Formats: sequence, structure tokens, C-alpha cells
Amino acid sequence: MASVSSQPQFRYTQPPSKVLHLRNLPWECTEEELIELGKPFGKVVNTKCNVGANRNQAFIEFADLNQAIAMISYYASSSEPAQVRGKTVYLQYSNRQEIVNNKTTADVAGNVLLVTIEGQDARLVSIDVLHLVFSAFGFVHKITTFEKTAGFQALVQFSDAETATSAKNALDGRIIPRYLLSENIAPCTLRITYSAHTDLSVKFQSHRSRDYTNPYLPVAPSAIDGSGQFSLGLDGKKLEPESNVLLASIENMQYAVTLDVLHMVFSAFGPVQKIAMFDKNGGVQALIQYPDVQTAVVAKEALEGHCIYDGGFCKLHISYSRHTDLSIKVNNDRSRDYTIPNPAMVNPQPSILGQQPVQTVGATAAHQYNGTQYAPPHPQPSAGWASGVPAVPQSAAGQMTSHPYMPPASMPQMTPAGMMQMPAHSGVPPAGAVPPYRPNPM
DNA sequence: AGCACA
Repeated sequence: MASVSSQPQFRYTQPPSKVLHLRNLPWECTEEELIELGKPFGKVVNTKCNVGANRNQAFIEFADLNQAIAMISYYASSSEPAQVRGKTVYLQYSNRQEIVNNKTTADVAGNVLLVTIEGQDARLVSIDVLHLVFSAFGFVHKITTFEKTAGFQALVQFSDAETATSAKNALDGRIIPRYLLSENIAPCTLRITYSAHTDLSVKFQSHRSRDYTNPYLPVAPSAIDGSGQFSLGLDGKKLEPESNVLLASIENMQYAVTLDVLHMVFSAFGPVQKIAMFDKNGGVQALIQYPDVQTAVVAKEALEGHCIYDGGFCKLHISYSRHTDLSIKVNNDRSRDYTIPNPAMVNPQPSILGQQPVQTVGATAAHQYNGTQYAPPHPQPSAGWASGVPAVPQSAAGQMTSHPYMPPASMPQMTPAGMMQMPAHSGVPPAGAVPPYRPNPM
């Protein structure tokens, strides 16, 4: 056995332990780096990093005392000090015999996330908004929400721990994008840990819980309205029946609002399948069809009462239509079916109304909507929407293509979250989903 | 650069 006596300092000499105490580590040293460091001397059975006020200390626990002794002995006589990322690390025996409570369940990666929504209005965040936010990272199986001492919380179930981890890394500590919430709602911060759950039990589709893998799950009686449609309001309060088709009327239409303008405005929230414009009561109205209700809900909440142009021009009033699938007979300047792959070409096949050609929509959508989704859609104050709106609104359609819908430079390109709303019966996670948040903005 | 916390 090698002697430790070459160490000049004896003041803090510890009796041997299979746990080693490390100091002077680089900030936020990882567990992997600690394992790398200890591996040559034996089996590292546990570690703990980011210890101490400066989070620059750590512990390594070996399977066997002799392995810890081997490591201490080696570096006691080595000319090269132990290093992590080029920084000298100081080693000594710990004064404890094992690492205790290194990991809590919150640290063990799993497929279910425990999400705490912080903020004044946290409990006004709907399950649909949460679904939208988390769907950007993969297929969300189930969501449950509940009220605890910690506040308003949700469990979000993904297929696997990897997907959950990517969502956690991207979203933990961030706020829910403002434009997904009503504008009078205070900012809501997401705090995310892993849950010990692996499969949530959802008995009803309700305003508190959803199972997106099972469209046949009974809807909670409190969540059904007279028409048999979902009417899942916040805290169960009744709303007008939601629909995937929105009815927009345009007030104070000082400037021409074209089909293209509407398409761009509403595409910010997901793929627009069809638009039909018509005159009513001396004004212009339009029906806008999304593939799913959730996207329509988000669009409605974000756009209701907003103006397409600064100065109170072309104010939008939005309600849910009773339609679920518009019948577009002809593509012209007042109506369009965007689900037809190439509208420029005359399609000899009649459009497949009543069905939802998901792949086709997805493909076109990826092309058309990429980048626009997370441009903040709030007209007045926010960057990216009406701030760049034409001073010469007559050519609005053309101008809007080049200006106001460009996402801010800081926003990574992404696939619209709306597209990732999987049909509930599909159960297949979207491939190549690009999260809307960078894991590490640096 | 000197011993953690669910």
C-alpha cells in the first residue's frame, strides 16, 4: 500500500474513506467528468457535484476503499495534478463514509415531467396552452393538472425520458410565451423537474386532465355542453363551443384585408387549411379553418380584439364557427383550400373534403409556416407583428410577406407547434420536431 | 481551496 506521507500538510488529514472530497472544480462540473476522473482507479458508484457555496466542490464514492486509496495515493505522488477541464482539482478523503441522498426523484430522468407554473395568474393557464408548449418537443401522451401547496402544477407525460429531457432543458425556468396567453395574464414561469410517475392515470378528458392517446376516453360530464362538443373553459366554466374553424369579422376596415393577409395573420398559430371570405352586414367576414381545435383556440385568444394594422384599423373579432370543415369550391381571391398540395396547378381530383390529409398538410405547412409560428403575433406593441406594418397599407399583402412576419433574429427556426398537434388517434410522435427554444442560449 | 441535504 502506498504511503500518503508525501503530502506536506497534515492539519486536515482524514482517515481513509471510499468517498473522496474534491475542491477547486470548474463551475458546474458534471457527474460524467467526475466519473471520468475516478474511473482509472476503480468503480465509481456515486458522485455528487456542485457542492458548497460556490458549487465547485464534489464527492466521488468508489465501490471499494482500496480504489479511493489508489486515487489519493496516485495524485499524492504524481507530478501531474488531477484535472478537470484543465483546472487543478484537489483531492482528499471525505469525512463521511458514503454519499447520501445524492439523487432525489426530481433528478432522475423519466418520461413524466412535474411542471410548476409560477405567477399571479398561473391557474389561468389552460391545459391546451400547456399541451401546445410541450408538444413542440414530441408527442404528449397525457397531462394532468392539480393544485398543491407548491402552487398550480401539471404532470406532462412523454413517450420517453429523452423527449421529456429535451422539453425540460428547453423550458425549465422560462416563461410561457406571452402570445399564447390572454394579454391580461401576468407572466407565467415554468419550473420543471422529473416526476417519479411513468404513466399517468387519466379517467376523463376534462379541464384538469387529458389523455391524447385515447380519443375515446369519456369526457367529464362537466366538460360537455348541449351540443355535445367540448367546452373546456378555465376551471370548468362554460364557454361557447370551441371549434377548429374561426369566424373573423373585421371592424373598421380602412384598408383592404386580402386573403393573403388573413392567411399570414392566422398562420402564425399553425397551419391554416382553408379560408373563405364573404360580405356580411356591410362588412367583411372570414372563416378560417385549422386542423385542430387547440390551434384555433390559441389563435382566437391571441387575436381577438387586435388590429391587423396600427391605429385601430382592421380590428378583428373572432368567434368559433359551427363549421368543422369548410367546403371550398374554387380557389380564388376570396376562398382557398391550402390543403391542396399545389394550388397553382389545377388539381383534377376533387378535393378530399371531410378528410384530413395530414401528411399533405404537414408538408405544405412546413414550407409555408416555417419561421412564422413564434413571431409574436400581438399586433400593437410587440416586435414582429404590426410594428413593421406598412405605412402604405394599400400594398399590405406584398409588404407583409417581407416585413412583419419575420421572426426576431433571436428566435431559432422551428416547425410550428401547431403542426405538431397530433391527431388524437394517431399516437405517433412527430418526427424531426424542432423545439422552439434553444437548450442553452449562450 | 477545505465536506452535501432530501
